[in-house]
Amino acid sequence: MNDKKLKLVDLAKLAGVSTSTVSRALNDNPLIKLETRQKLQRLAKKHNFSLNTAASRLRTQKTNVIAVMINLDGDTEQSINDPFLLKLVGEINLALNKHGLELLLSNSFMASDDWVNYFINSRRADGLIVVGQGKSQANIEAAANAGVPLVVWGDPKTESNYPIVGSDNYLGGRLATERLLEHGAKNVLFLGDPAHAEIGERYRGYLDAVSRAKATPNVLSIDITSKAAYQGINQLLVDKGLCFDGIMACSDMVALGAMKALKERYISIPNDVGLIGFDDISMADISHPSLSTIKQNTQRASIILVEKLLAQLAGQKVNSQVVEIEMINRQSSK
Amino acid sequence: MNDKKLKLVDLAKLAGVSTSTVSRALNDNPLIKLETRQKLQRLAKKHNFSLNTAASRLRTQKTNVIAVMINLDGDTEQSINDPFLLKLVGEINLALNKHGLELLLSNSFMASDDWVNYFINSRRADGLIVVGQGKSQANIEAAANAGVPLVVWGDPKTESNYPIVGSDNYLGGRLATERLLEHGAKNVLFLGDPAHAEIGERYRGYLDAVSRAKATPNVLSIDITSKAAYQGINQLLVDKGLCFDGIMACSDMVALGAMKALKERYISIPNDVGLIGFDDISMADISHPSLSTIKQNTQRASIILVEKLLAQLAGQKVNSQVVEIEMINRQSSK
DNA sequence: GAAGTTTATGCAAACGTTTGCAAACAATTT
DNA sequence: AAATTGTTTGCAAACGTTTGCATAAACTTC
Repeated sequence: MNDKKLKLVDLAKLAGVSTSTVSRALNDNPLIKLETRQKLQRLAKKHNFSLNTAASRLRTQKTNVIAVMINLDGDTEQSINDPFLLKLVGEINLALNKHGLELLLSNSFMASDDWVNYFINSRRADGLIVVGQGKSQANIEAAANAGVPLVVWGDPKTESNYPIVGSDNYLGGRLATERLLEHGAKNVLFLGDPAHAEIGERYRGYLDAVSRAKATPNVLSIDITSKAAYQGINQLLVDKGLCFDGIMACSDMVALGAMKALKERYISIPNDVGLIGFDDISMADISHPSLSTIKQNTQRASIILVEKLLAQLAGQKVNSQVVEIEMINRQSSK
Repeated sequence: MNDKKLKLVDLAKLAGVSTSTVSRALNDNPLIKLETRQKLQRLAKKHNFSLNTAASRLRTQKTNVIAVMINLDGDTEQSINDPFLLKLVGEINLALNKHGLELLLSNSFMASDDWVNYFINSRRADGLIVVGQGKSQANIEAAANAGVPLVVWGDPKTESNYPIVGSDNYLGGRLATERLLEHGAKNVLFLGDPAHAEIGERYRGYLDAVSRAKATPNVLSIDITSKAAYQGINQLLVDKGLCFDGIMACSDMVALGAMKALKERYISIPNDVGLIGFDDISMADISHPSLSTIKQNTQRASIILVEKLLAQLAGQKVNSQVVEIEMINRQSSK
């Protein structure tokens, strides 16, 4: 270790000024003469000075940290390893960094249920980004009511007292289903768990599309993992044979699980069964046949999430917002 | 917001004791009579008390935060969205949580180059987990020399003055290549970027296996993304036709990119070309044909990474460690 | 050149914990 | 009953910033 850690007071001594002057200079406070400011900033850089954030946070009551919490239900196998969720976290990290904020990664499991205390009162973070509504919104609602600055990735059409940013899941579900129907499918299966807020909306879109086409809906309710999808489709084929000619999957991972089950039985995609996923994870493009899907614009969503959180921290009232989706047509639904 | 945030002194008043007593009681300090301790702990729970971590950190000079930094080279497209890296981050998060530690997510891009100051002197974190060695280890070395408690996910055989935890990449590369050769491949192509520390080791294993079999090595050096692999294999097929009958890919993502290129040209896997990846990401199992691969035990590695970091924080000297790999035989190399 | 105004800096008190040391009290021994 | 020991609590000083207020210096203005 090189020398001892430098403190403000050390810098002050070196420069022959007071700590207040150094503090203000480093914060670029115009109270300090420009010349002095620059001199001190140079000095700080030269000595690789860095503020003690603990002291700074204690004094200012601000942390410049945002907690990101992956909100998983206890009863799903969908894990913190889910590619889509992690992709979103990665994007959020970049978006936060652009504003000089840091990202504290949490899961519903580490933090106690009382988010106000755990994150805010304890000064761990200034605000909270919740990734995923899960099946129950009680925790989120409680936190929002208690005044936690927070913003949620989820279904923005959900009635709520907190801002939700997310895709138009209803529309996505409808568009995907319509596309399958247009290409001649008669029996489109919905694959996923409609109890989940966002997926429920996709299901509603699916239902509307199906009923407009005067077809009959058919849902296979499974846990939202590729493994469950693989097993579910396998089982369905064993039990009832090929009783569908299209699958609207609630996520790409689920779609890919289904794809594997179909390919193993030499059921042709898209000829025998059309398949559409949701999310547009990187694998969708790489799978064979490549997977048609509803692309969720995670990058844009992340930027908006952060902006809305900052607006809240600045005391503004913010609303939910829909981020546009895009239908990506690939081979699996030709 | 319910009432005002409670402080230690408020609790103390409520209980009719001093703040020191409350502080000690909440830390379960045996100096305090058991009865008093329990009474105060109950009181704290009842009032949803939570410590101000800023104050606590300032006083103790400890944060209970570990920074995790995804160490990417500037010139790769491999991004913070890489599924394998994110999976590792997810696992590390769980491992840290088990020890009551929190995870600050960073990237080489946000933090300045001077990690000592950015993370440690500024009291942002107590230690650092670096995910990936990248092409240059200068930053890591500098930090280690400066006394930053750190541990690296990478190739443990690399000579270093800091502990590295990772798979036996040489062995993995050799095993995978040997398997392809055993199944009759004559011209195994190595697909990846050997300039990368970990991948270089895999390449060495590949070279040894090939030379023992008296075959000729052949490497296609590409950026380590599925897209680059797809394009690279495509180009190679255009330029030289099917000049290989096996591919040892440096990662699963790369392997899946290659797989797509092959399937599009109706080159059969594994009949025409055997294919083996590295990592065992969830997609390896779900792809069709399913992808043979060298499984890296990220869960175990994460636990070890955290343990070694804690040992360092406790002042012990720790060494690099190899985490066992496992050959997963699936369809792509039958 | 004295009074007022503007500009630039310093003083000292917070922020909310933790902890060495002293003190008070209880139990035991001489 | 005093002295000794052990147990339990409280006092007060840190930890390193930031910031309201006071002060000092430089410049105007009459």
